[in-house]
Amino acid sequence: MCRPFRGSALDVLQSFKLGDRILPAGANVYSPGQELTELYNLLDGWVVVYRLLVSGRRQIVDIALPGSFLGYQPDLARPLLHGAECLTDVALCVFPRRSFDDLAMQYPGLSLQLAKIQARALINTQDHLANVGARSALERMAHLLCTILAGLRREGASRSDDLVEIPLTQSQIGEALGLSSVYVNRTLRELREERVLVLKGGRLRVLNYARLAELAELGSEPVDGRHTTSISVNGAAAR
Amino acid sequence: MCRPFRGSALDVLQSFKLGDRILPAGANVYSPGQELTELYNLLDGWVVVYRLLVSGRRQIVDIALPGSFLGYQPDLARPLLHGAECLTDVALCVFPRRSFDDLAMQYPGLSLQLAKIQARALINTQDHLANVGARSALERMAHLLCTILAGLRREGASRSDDLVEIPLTQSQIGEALGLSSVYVNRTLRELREERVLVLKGGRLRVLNYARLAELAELGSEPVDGRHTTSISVNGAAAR
DNA sequence: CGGGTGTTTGAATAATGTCAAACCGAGTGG
DNA sequence: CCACTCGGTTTGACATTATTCAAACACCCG
Repeated sequence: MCRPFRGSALDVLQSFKLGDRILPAGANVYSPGQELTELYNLLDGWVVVYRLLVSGRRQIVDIALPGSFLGYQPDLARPLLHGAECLTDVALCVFPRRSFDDLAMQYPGLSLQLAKIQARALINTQDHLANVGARSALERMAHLLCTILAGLRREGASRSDDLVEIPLTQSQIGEALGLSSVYVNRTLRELREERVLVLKGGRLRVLNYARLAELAELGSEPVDGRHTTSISVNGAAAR
Repeated sequence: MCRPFRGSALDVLQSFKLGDRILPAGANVYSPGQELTELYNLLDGWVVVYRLLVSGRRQIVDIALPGSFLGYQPDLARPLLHGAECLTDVALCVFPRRSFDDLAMQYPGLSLQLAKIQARALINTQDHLANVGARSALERMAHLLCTILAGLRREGASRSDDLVEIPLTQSQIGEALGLSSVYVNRTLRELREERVLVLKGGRLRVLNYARLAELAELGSEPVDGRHTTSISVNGAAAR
């Protein structure tokens, strides 16, 4: 089912939904250049949203956790500039893109929620941009990891473990932070030697969260909240 | 008047609008930490949207030209993470924030357009992020200037001048690109020596646009369009 | 046991930042 | 009209940060 959905008028979206989809780690949900005819709600697993440059370099612009809404392109006909790749096996809830705007016109609650989802995504991307544009490698790393931890905490309802699974390779971290994979490695080593954290074999253990948060300069935290990033139709039939 | 508005049901927004506002260069439309009670449509002038880090550094996340919609925060109560500063004297159309969501619920066309505006802003910010995260100083500069030129072309209906006013100081360019102002200067010198462009006293003259676009790796162009980024209520009462 | 992918490290190099001084042009008060 | 100041630009010398290349290593999987 569409777990991350919430709210009353779930039925509207239920009937609208095309079905679920399972993808293996490494697969692309969609790729740059495509004309996307679907929309997705990420039910389970991790997905990275990225841009491809003609130089061959890749910039990861978002790390999507369960509850994320993926693939909304404002201009139907225009091909996508970004792609979405599965970091893990992934479960998606699939909607048709074409009729979506019509549905949104019928249920103002839906389109308003969509606007808010996009607005939150914008805030998060601004955060990411500020991170990459204005901080040192060490700070970027700390900020990224803090953001991910916050996302997991939100999702997984208080898993207070100090040991978390992070299915990112070091070069993917580099692609997210605008650093080479080699330097990512050195940065992680420094964090390890400072007894801040240990990231090993896809598992993150935080030893000194206070220090980590300090490096991350939290305070310009990403958007968050009890608010999901997925869609429901709360006030659907409302005037 | 609210020049950048378009579409039929202008009246709805007209009655909704609080009024116009003129601000001098250097003023802040709003500042980080504020709880914003207004929304803005940029009628005339240039505005930069930025994040402030506790280190004191600043990251410019967007350069807004006339037609931009500013200040939409999805969560009413939450204080803003970003600010908006006028680069030039500026004219704004002001709307009340509080009742905006209600209006959007009444006119689905409005909220859907809002969603698309936010989605386009997201795409642009992803573009900016990819620029800062994955390109060299020279390429970043080229990309930024190309993006600005494209924006001006869109706005000013084919001003084919090769001489354009760019009211950005070199350190502001640095804040946008994640570079020091000194290095911005050297980068501009290089572009000048390569006969690509001359940026002097707030005036940009492009000598070799092809080369500039090549450096900018256009192809992952920012969103554009005949589509304004401002709001109208086209299909307002549409069911 | 072998191969592949990801990690770790060192050494050399390139890109960019910092500091400090000089310069330039526009406005301002004498 | 001049001298001054101020914000912005330009340049040089130098420090630092991050990249590249290359090799060794570790681990998982078949």
